[in-house]
Amino acid sequence: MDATQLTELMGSHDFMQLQQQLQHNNNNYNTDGHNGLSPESVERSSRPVRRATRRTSQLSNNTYDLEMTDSSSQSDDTSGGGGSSNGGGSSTNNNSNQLGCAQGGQRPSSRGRQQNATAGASLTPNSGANNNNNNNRRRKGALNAKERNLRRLESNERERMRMHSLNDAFQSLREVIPHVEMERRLSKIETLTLAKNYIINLTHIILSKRNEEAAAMELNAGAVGGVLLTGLTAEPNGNNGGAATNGATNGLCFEDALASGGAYDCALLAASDGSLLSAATVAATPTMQTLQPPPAMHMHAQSQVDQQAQQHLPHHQQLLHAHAHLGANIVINYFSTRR
DNA sequence: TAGGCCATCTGGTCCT
DNA sequence: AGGACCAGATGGCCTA
Repeated sequence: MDATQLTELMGSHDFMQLQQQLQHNNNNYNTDGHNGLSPESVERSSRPVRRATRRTSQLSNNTYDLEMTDSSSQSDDTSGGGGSSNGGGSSTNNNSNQLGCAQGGQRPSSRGRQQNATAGASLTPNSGANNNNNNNRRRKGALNAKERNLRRLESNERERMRMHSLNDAFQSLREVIPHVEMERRLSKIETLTLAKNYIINLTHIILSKRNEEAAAMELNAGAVGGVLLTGLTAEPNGNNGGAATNGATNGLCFEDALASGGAYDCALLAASDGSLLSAATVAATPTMQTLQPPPAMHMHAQSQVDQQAQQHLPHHQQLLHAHAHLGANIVINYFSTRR
């Protein structure tokens, strides 16, 4: 699908087609336990093919010599960094290794621990981090080379597994984000961007609905009740990224939050788009829990609901309508921010 | 050929 | 102490 087709699709509001595209994407992206791609998509997109082979070849090509006794030749010197024994990154001299390590030591800690004063001087290969690690080096030096190599291999394996699980999570995310099929699968950054837009739009729609309901309630002096979004409660806390209430976890999936009856911190979501939301927390009610169709449903329902008839539909179908628009919106948003 | 994206290795840092 | 997490470094593959 090219940009022209996308534009036409958005203009015609042919959400059935969009839904079909979504389903097609999901079929192609179903995980197979390795690269998460079906054979046909592998054939169509070169990137997944490479991933499928890389994931196993790295293991089989691992030439780590467990009997090696000279640790320096295998880059497991604790004073260095960036070295590699196989298909990964490999440095050809120790100076570059040490420099790379020193730069790594300078990066701000993401977990709040104070940087050691000497770390700032560690750009010099023989100072800073190297001196700080004297004790570690001695301690590790007490292990024999075989043991160290084994530890390194185990560590590599764990890291590989960790990254695989992360990639699996990305794949799961791709499968639930409505998007127009492209010739290749979504990259990680594209997936995150779409997910962010999707969440923001969902939040926006729900809050808009809620505002409409509130306005209607005011006009009717509370005569209307028992509708879909009356259970939503906005609780501005004046704190961007502040803690969600009702035991919710920041960063919780929106639908998960709704399904679990928890609360969702909208301020956290809107942090990158301050213009969007003022309300901070949306709490879900049991009413909401029963009205969470799978993503595919959003598009399907929309394709059968025209603007006129919608006014006579129950509120939950109106929400579906809104979700269908959302599918188009996030695509438009994505492409408008992407290029 | 440059640039994008990715998988992997690696050592430092933090947490349990 | 061991594992998880993180980010830098590197090379492979692909596309424009």
